[in-house]
Amino acid sequence: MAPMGKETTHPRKPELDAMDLRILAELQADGRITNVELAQRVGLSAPPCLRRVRRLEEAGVIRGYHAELDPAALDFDVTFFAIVGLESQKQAVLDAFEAEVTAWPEVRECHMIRGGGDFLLRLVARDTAHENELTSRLTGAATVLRVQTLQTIRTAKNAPGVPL
Amino acid sequence: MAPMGKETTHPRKPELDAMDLRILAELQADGRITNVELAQRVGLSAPPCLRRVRRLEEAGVIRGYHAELDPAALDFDVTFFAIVGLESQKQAVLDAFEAEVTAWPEVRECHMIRGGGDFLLRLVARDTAHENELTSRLTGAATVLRVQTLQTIRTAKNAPGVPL
DNA sequence: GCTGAAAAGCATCGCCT
DNA sequence: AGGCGATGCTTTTCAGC
Repeated sequence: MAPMGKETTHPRKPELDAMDLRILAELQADGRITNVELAQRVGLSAPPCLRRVRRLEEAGVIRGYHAELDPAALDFDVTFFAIVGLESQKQAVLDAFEAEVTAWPEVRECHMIRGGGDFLLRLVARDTAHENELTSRLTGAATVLRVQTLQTIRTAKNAPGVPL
Repeated sequence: MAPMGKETTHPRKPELDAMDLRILAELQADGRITNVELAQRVGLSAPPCLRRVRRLEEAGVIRGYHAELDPAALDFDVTFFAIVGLESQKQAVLDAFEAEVTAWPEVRECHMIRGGGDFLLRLVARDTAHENELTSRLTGAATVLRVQTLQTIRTAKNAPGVPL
């Protein structure tokens, strides 16, 4: 291999000091806080605080900012998870399944599970009929062996990201 | 029943027109966009756009804003889900379990599952040892009958919220 | 890498349509 | 309800430490 410079396009573990962690904790809790308020909370003046935020964004530590919406207010009354078992662990089969379900707008998360050939999905549906339709589409998909659905009836905690 | 006024503290389904949905879609995709840019994108001038955003926030349609962080950059290399079965479906038992696990910082989500006595948790851990410790803590918790862990080895899609 | 000041841009209010 | 104009802050850059 050719010698590699220190800089890669996405350094896996950029050095994060205590100030960075405080900034990240604040932005994870409130992503729309102004930079001056953020600076005050972490004990910095605005310019260096902004520079750190930009650096964290460019390093990929901050992947983006999102409004958290109430699904029920948008007429998505059903949230459910599905554990999907495929009939093969071949890469091509796994990739094809991923490509199919990630294209469905109702599939919000798609995680491959250790152990081979299983996926965990999070889906949203407008009502029970919609949920049934989605489950049927999963069950009927090409390489799917079995589908176990877990419908959430109450979410006691829904914290984003990681503990800081 | 006494006649009820139109205004409740949290109207379940506030009327959302097409402009509101466009605003919500933009803010879900980029929660840190400025109001003027948001207004441009949805085809409004800044003041009415901001008024709508404030109304959506106050109605609870927008629950908050969060930075999305890279868990690996923060030294959380393991994300896993746990399906936890309890030995009873009594409300007191369910509530006690919820109260316990939601207090753990590594538990990021806690969903009660339809069918009785089961929970689905999302947890993050710094490494496999940490994951094992968390699993043991779950297994050993007072009313827990069984724990099935689903470790994610790859996340193909992780979209926030709902499709708009 | 931080501070402080200055310029440009933004949020937000009052009023009008 | 949406738009316009004015005001005060915020963001962002640039010296200087």
